[in-house]
Amino acid sequence: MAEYAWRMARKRATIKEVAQATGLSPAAVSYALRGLQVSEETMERVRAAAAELGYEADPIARALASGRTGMIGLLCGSLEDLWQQSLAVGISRGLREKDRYALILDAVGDPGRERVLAQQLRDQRVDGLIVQPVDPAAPFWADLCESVPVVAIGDGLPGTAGEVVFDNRSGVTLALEHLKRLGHRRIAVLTPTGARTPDRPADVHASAEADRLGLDIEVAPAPYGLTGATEVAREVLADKRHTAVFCFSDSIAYGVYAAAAERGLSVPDDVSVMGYDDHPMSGLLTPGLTTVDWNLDGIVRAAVRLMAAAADGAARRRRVVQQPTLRERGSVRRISR
Amino acid sequence: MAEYAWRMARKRATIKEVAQATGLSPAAVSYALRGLQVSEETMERVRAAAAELGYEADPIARALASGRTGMIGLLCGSLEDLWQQSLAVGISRGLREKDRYALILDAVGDPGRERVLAQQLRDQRVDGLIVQPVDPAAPFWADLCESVPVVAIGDGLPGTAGEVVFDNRSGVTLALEHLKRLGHRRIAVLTPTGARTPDRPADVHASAEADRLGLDIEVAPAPYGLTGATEVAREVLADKRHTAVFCFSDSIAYGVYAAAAERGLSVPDDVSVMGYDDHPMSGLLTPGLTTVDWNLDGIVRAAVRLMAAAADGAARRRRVVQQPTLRERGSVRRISR
DNA sequence: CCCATCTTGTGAACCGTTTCAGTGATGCGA
DNA sequence: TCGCATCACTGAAACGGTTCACAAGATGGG
Repeated sequence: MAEYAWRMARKRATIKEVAQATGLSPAAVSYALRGLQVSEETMERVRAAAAELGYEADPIARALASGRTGMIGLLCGSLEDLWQQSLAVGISRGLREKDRYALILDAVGDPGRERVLAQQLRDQRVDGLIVQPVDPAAPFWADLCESVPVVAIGDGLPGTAGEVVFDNRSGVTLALEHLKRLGHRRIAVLTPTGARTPDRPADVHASAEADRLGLDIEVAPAPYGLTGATEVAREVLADKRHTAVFCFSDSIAYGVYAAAAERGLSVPDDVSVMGYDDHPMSGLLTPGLTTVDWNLDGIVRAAVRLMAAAADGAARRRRVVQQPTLRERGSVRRISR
Repeated sequence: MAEYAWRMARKRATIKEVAQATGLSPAAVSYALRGLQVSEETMERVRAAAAELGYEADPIARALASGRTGMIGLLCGSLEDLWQQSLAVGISRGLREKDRYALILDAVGDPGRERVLAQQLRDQRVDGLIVQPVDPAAPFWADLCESVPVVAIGDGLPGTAGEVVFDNRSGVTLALEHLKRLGHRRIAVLTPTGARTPDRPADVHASAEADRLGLDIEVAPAPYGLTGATEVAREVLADKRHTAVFCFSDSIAYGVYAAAAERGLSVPDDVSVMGYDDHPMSGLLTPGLTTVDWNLDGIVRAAVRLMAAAADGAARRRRVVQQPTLRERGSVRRISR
């Protein structure tokens, strides 16, 4: 009970042992292994001894002493969103190419959780934080941004190291104008649950644009997960008022497809559906999901570039604005009246 | 250049300051905050002082001193696989409910990367590791399993803390018998790239079962990502020999759908497709993907339970075997000859 | 009333690095 | 030959906790 097998693992070599083996001081070894301040010759000697003993620096001790880790924290608002999953994968890959690695955490759509995880990540001494915030308006971000470089993805949170912001105004306009052009007037808008809905930029834009365009929209929150989104979509579809459903995430749109199928409704003959993201799966569905393309690759590249620069010490803070494109497939139909 | 804003963050309160504030020794404070060895009264006093000063223990220092962190590492073979993404999300949620939190890392299908990350995670002093290995046969696992409790998901790696193994034999049989029953004889099998293919249990079973059933199969490796899988699928479909494609992952099957659409081929009229996983999206496609259901929820629950028990010190190692179910949708068609 | 036992709490060592302030050599120009 | 940098390296102090061995006072049993 007291001791388990995995606690008894043989002790790792420490820097002291390497020092002893080479007859140097621990400090010298520390420098040597990082290619600092020592002669070529001792550097070689130290390397050899380290290899011999199988020594590798302990990242925890190193983090404590130096305050650096080489890791980048990636905090996702909700990994249930397939698009955020793609983002995480892309960023993970991108950072890898920069010889850094990402620690991925999932706030599961909960602003409270988001705070805890963000602080935890900072306490882990990550060199930087890439965030797609659930609640960009939360006050704790300000403190956090002061203690670690932050690259924010989305809208509403000014990151200290850079931001990749979506021009949600254009995105929403693109979507709503498209729907209007095809004759839709009464539209249900499904927005991700999580942050306080009224404050979210995308929602604000949606209301404003609907007013401007003379559209009658009704906003309802929906979770990203397929089952959860389907549930919400069921209710939305039961109320036959709307001719179209505009989802602020492709993942949510998938839920609408599922609910429509359950009820025997055809997309787009009985109800039109629009997404927001352009996740790769959206092209595979039948009909293909008409959606707003945010150029995932571009976002990933920008975020990785900004973060790598900041973590390496570049002080410049940059703001990259992503412009959306309409990706027309088959899920929105022209209606007569 | 030398100092950045985020390095100048105000210093956090340390345990010494709390000690000073309460007139106790640091040791006493340490004990008090963990509810150990001290009187109720001082405990209260310490808590108050800690709250007052906004003190929170530094996880890095704590990890260095105690060797524990409370975190669970989750190492995914490839997050490009939508099913593994779902797994990660589920486990992340499940652990949260157990008041632990997961550090997710992605080996991006690279066995070498997998080794590095696994060791990095151990060096981070995670209390446990949940792994879905790219290469279960890699020798480094043995060492790793000795230094940290490991829960392995999949097949072929005996975890020290527990395993959730898929009965791949049954799964493969289920799939191939289904295809045979519907008249298919020449079948392409798409297996995930990554580990050395010939050794992988699923592939071995596939060959054996094909022999037993008198089927003519051809195995080709394919990446999980939609674009990559589509590329491979293009070639497979160009060769019209096969009447069906059996993919060892739903994600890969999606690539086959995409390639078929490109070529104007109908699923299942021109080619039948089978998956392996039952990802939620599979039911949304047209036609629905016929696949082998591994009961994601059950796997998540089992993995979380095993890991939580092991991390809390339960010494028992358990083995949970997952039985597959055939989930028949519309992507496999009966053929005459 | 004395010895044994708990209960609380203390001091110091320790975890494994990094980093700061020196310290002898050595090289070099004058 | 005398200063003066420069180079290569060292000792010791952080970093911020945990934990071990021990001590002083309270408690209790005989």
